[in-house]
Amino acid sequence: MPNLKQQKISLITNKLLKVESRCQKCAVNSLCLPAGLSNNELEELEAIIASSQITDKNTSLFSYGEKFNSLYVVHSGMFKTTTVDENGKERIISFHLPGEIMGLDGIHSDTYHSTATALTMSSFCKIPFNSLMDVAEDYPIIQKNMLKVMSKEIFSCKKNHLDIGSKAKLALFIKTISQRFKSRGYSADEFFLPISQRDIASYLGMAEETLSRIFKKLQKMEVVKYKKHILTILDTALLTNISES
Amino acid sequence: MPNLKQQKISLITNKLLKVESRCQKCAVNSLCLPAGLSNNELEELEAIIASSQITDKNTSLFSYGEKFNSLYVVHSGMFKTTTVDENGKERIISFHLPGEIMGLDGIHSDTYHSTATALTMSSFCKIPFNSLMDVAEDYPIIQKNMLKVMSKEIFSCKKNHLDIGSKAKLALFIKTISQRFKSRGYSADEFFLPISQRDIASYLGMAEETLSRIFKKLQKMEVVKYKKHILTILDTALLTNISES
DNA sequence: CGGCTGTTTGATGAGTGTCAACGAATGTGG
DNA sequence: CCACATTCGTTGACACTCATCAAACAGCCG
Repeated sequence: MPNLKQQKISLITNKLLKVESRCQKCAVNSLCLPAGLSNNELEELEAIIASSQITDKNTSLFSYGEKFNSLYVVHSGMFKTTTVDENGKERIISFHLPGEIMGLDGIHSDTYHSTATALTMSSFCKIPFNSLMDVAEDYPIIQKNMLKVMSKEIFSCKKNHLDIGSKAKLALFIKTISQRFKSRGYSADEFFLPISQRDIASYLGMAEETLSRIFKKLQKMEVVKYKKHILTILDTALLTNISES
Repeated sequence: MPNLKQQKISLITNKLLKVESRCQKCAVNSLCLPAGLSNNELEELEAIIASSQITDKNTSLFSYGEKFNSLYVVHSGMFKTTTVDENGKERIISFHLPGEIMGLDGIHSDTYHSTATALTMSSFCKIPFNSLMDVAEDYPIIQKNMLKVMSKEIFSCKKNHLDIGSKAKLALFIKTISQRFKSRGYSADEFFLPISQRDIASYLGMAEETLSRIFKKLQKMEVVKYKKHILTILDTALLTNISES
């Protein structure tokens, strides 16, 4: 079971070694499009996927308004997707962990509606959408996986309450991230979070200062510890409790 | 061009006449799954769709936790989808106008994650999901339409800002609904809104009382008029302005 | 007419955004 | 490796929005 050290080391080794691009050996294939595919089907899928590439922090895979042509999957590291509001301020739409697909919002209008940027040294796979559609014609399970991925996205997006307080919002955010790390084989209780507090605040729709204060409160309550972007969950039960209040 | 009266009358005639079930003659087919299909493909699709049925106000098509088996499309009238929060209070997830698909969030887990309830006398089409997948295998354009519909849903869901004030929230809500009516051939400036203020407040994540006050403010500013569930937009430019502030 | 549900109004306080300033951490160039 | 610049996080004071509670009112249906 990979732990915190391994999580960080994997970011570094990415840089040194050519990343294993085959879905068959990918650590997160069960969460990604290849879920449940036979070897045969997997090979067809691999044939169209651009072998996973490395990006440095702050580089973008695609930008708001560009013509849509490919989906991108996080292979390691973390990305954020953003838009810009009327006043020119960046708004964070979501954070993406390994196995999560970016660019889905471009399908309906042939244009990307967000910008995807690496939050840390990361690697990703590129899937040309038209090729994917071609393969999906022959392998219905791939279509179905696409629908499932998108259905999950819709569900988790709509689930976000609007009417909860800042403390509950942050607690829920931490809980959700924790679960996502867990289902990827990382520790649920301690992980490296390469996101600035400004970005977290923007994502949660609150002021940076408020987030800082709430974080402090949660630490004083000994629910979590947060230092140098390493988050440790000390009291899961209480965290859940707060997230529901 | 149908106007307010026609919008209301269509609700009544539904009750009297057997609703035209054929997608080819449906008023909203260009917004729905049949978009861009040839006659041939359309017939295949129609073959699996349960002819459109009438429901009275307050009846539910499916409920939270039930096994997922079909998608439902609004044919006329309006529906809401809801869940229940930890404290047993109903939370509105979304409102659905003709041509919009309900039940999409059930695909990924084979279970409905919301309850769909008619807000007024309405009619709907039922699409068994497995049959749809079978047809889609033979007609790639149907798959692609599914993806487009879901992509659009993801986009519009993520677009919702969290960090805007109540006045902007309501203005944005009105603007969005107006555009949806417009693209369905109804007037963008005057429409029948069979939603209680309680439900709107729940949807927007604010207290019922706050909504009432804000509505009053918008009326005093002569941006909109709202009486007996008939909403009239008086100043579109100002409305847009407020929605962005 | 009385009972229900949906909407309105007022008073109050808690929670948060905003502004301003500072401290800590990180990155940069010589 | 150090001095500097820049970004990032923290803290305090204050005003304002909004949720909450309580109560009255309006519309609707039996």
